[in-house]
This record gives sequence, structure tokens and C-alpha cells, in this order.
Amino acid sequence: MAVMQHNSPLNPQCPIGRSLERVGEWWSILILREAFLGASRFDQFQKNLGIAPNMLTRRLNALVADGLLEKRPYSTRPLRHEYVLTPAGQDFRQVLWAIMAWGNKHFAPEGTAIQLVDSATGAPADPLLIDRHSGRPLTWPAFRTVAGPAADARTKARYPVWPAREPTPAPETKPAANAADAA
Amino acid sequence: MAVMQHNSPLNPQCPIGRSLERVGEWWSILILREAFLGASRFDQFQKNLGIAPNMLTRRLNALVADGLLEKRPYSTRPLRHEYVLTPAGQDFRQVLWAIMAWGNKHFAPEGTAIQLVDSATGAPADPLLIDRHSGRPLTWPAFRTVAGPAADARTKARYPVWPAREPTPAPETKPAANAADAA
DNA sequence: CAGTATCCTGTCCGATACTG
DNA sequence: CAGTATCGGACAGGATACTG
Repeated sequence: MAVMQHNSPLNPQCPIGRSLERVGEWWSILILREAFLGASRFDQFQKNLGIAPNMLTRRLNALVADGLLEKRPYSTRPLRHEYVLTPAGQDFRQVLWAIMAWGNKHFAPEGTAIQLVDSATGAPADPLLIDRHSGRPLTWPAFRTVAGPAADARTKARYPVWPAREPTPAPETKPAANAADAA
Repeated sequence: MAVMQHNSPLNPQCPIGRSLERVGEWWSILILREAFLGASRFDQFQKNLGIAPNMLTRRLNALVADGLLEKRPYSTRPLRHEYVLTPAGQDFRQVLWAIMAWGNKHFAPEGTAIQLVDSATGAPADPLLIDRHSGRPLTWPAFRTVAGPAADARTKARYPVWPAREPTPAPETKPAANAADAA
């Protein structure tokens, strides 16, 4: 996305901002989608996406530079590369599937055209985000975002810490400011 | 994002493409992030994000038009509106948290600055996408994306159907082409 | 086949000024 | 406070031509 090309409106610590720097441009997400579907060669991406070759080069290089794709030679004479997903790129599948589920739920009034199924049985899957440790669904307000241990002062000021420090003044004197470090 | 401003490189049926049309611009995602953190008024968004007012107006209107935010009067004299999340907007939280988890895992080498915790206990949560029905983690290749019941011919041609029809030619004569409709 | 090199257009976005 | 109006720059992105 080349977010922050001017003067960084993003909190540089925010993991969402950091992710958006990598996949904030929609071509990047679509290229990753194609990679998940099996594409790895330049012309596969180009044909499947209908993207201009110069844009494809640019986006592929960016994804490689960001560590989401790896450029790997599959032929030496002539030298040819394929683009394969790195572990970080593979992990983006969770995000993509969450996006897909959201789109299917709210923007597919005529029914699901693309869905997630069990590869073995074909049973459709219904994606749900849970906490790996407790197994509980990650709903709000049962769960919330707070400043973490590596947060700087600015982040701690902008984000609540745990235990809950209300945005509206509820001045308690209990020493709760650094509880989030217990994470 | 105003994707497809020119000639629609996106499969119009793809739920990812449809989602990207709504939140493909990074300001939109950041505005939603602020809304989840409690922002609802124009100047709250503006101050927290450092966004230019004309851009904020444009993005807010787009989010309202897309059904992710609702414009609601909170004062009649003078007329003032606040922007509150619709159910569809609330559901985007799952996506945002998935993005956050991905960013924390791969792009936060110095530790997590912002994290998800149990609101009651403060225990950090580790987001994981599972299948709501079976409870199994949504991993690949155990799960895969296929054309769904509402898929048109073009989509069925581009996406595999279930049972698995390999991209590489494995010409079986078994009538498996419309099995996905069983979903 | 796998790109690179140019040129061009649209628009995202910021800065600033202004209004009830 | 909650926006609207206008201006200008940077760049994403498309189209096309070209190369080994």
C-alpha cells in the first residue's frame, strides 16, 4: 500500500497498521489468493487476475520484499523463477478465510459462490475465531484489545490497559497500570 | 476501494473481492478499528487517525453506503450525527482481530504492542480460526475453497468443486461436477 | 515464457480555507 | 464541533511495446 508515504498517520506499533503496510493494496491480497489456489508462475497470476505485467512485477517484488512470497528458481536455462508462499504468507490464509466468511455472510444475498469445505467430506465449514487456549469464541466485549508488553508510552496512552481503564474518567487509585505486562 | 474502477479484474462473485470493495482502502479499515475502540464522532476519528477532514467525510460516507456504519443523529439543534457500527460492521471485528494476530505473529519482532485479552481475567488470547460445526482448526489442505451453490459457470470453471477436481488433468468420468451443490 | 520499459490516466490523499 | 470546497502532488494501476 505504501501507506504512510507522507507522514505516518499510523501508530507504527499497531499490528494492524503493520499488516496493512504489507497487504493493504488490494492487488496484493488477490495475488495471495491466487497463490493459495495454486498459482506460482508469473503468467498464472497474470492470466488469472488480468493484471498488467508491470503491476504484477511491482506487487510480486513487494510481496517478496515483505517476506510473504519467496522467489525461487525452477529453471536455470533460461533462468526462471516461481513465487511460493513463505510461512508468513501461508499464515495469511487465516486472514483471507476470515475475510471470505465475512463477505459470504454479508455481501452474498444470492447465496455463496465460493466457500470453504472439508477436503475429505465436502462438508461446508463455518469459520469462527476462537481463543486457542480457552477455546472460547473471540467475541466482544468478552475480549478486548489492550496495550501489550512491548507498547511504548504513546501506545499505552491511546490504548486501554488491563484491567479495564475506561476511556471515560473512572479514576481508581489501584495500581493497575502495568498489569498488561503480565502477559 | 473503488476496485474495478476500470474493467473489473475481480470475479464479481468472489466474497473476497466483495469484501475488498468495502474495506479495500486502508483508511476504511483504520476507521473501523477506531470505531471498535469506541470512536463514533467525526472529530474523534479525525484526531485519532490524523486524517484530512475531506477524506474522513468520503470514507465515512462510503462505509455508511456499504452498510458498515450507521449515521445516527445524536443532537437536533444543531443537527449532529454519530457513526455507529452496524451488525455487518461489528462482524468485521473478527477479520480485524485475525489481521492483528497475523501482524503480531510475523511483524512484531520486539514483542506485542497491542494484543487481545480476556476482558475479565486479562489473560492474553491467541486467535485461531476453526470450523464452528466440527470445532476443527481451519488448516490447509484439510480445508479448501471450492465453488459454492450460487456459483456461476465462470466461477465453477475457475474454482475447484468438491470432490476434488485437480487443476492438473485427472480426467475422471464420475459425475462429480455438481456435487458442490449439495452444500 | 517471464518479465522490463514507457507513457498515461484516475484518484487517493493531504493541506488549507471556509461555513453554520 | 462537524463538516464542505478547492487545490495540488504522489502514485497505483492500465495499455502497450519490447527483450532474451
